[in-house]
Amino acid sequence: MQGVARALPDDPTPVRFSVTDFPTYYIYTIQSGNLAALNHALRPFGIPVMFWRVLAVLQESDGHNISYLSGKLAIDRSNLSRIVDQMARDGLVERRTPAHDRRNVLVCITAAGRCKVAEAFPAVLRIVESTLDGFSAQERRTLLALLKRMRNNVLQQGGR
Amino acid sequence: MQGVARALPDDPTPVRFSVTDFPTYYIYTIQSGNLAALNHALRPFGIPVMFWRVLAVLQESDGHNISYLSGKLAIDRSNLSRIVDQMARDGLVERRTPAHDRRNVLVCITAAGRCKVAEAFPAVLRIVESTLDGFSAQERRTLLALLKRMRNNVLQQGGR
DNA sequence: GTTGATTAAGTGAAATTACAACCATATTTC
DNA sequence: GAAATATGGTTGTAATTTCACTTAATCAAC
Repeated sequence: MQGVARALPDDPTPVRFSVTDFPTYYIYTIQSGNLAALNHALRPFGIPVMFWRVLAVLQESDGHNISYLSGKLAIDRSNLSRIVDQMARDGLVERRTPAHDRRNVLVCITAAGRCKVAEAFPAVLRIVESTLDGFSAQERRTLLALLKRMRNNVLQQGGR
Repeated sequence: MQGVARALPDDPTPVRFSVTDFPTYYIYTIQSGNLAALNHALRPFGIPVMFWRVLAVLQESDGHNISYLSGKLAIDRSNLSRIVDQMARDGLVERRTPAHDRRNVLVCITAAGRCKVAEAFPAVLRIVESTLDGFSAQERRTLLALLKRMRNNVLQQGGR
């Protein structure tokens, strides 16, 4: 890691580094800004970002349980449980308990949910694409590949 | 963007895409997992991640006002104001009001604050480095450069 | 089958966050 | 220099998030 000095015994400022040398600094600010932008873009459609994220997963592959979605979306189970409450109240998803294991709750997207996805998709895509302004196709692939590896490393950390 | 189909007039599932095609999906999960891991790693030192992030900026360049730090760290001003409250109570920083503009509050790191940074730095570095496990020096540089550009794009969005 | 361990979802409560409104000070305009 | 505007920080408050705990159901062992 560049720009990092180790502590010296008689150094009054024993550590000195620059936050801008660490990818995680950028990850934080990108995430924060993007979340705010997305929330703003979704306001006309009446759904918070977390609703969108759940719907985005379900439109691709439906009927997963809370634990799976919690892992996939990095949302705490208890939090997600309440989010699904609200989404069910709004008619965007349905809870279904499979007969063979009645502990499970499968979250299923409704027609209204799919409709909402189709409705909001262009606005979301506009925001998401704008974060990649000026990126070539090759650069996008590179970024995606590096982020996937980084995510795998973070999941290894097992900090949840 | 690969894997994205446009809506068709008579299509019952008008939009279909994969969250894993979007960098922002990974950004979210990386950020979430890393934050949890950092919080856990910092527990022995008695400071939450937000304290660390403020200290990390100040150890490099001291005496900034709340608004500057708010932008740099992507923390809401009101939130940061209360964080600085707590940090001041813990003796990690001091508030100083410059005579020439008494609206301003300059946040200054204390000796105890610098000490805390030095103390916690190895643990934080371990976490942050682990997110880049298996990355070559060249890959790190590439990732950092791409993230910087992405961040600039997000700031352009101006969603705050 | 009954006991004990495990897994999944949900609840409660404290902490954090976001957003609006506010106060104090500084700057601009007339 | 008085009034209007802008800026920086703080406060109030509702919504969200986190984390420990609880409940319900399944699985494993005996």
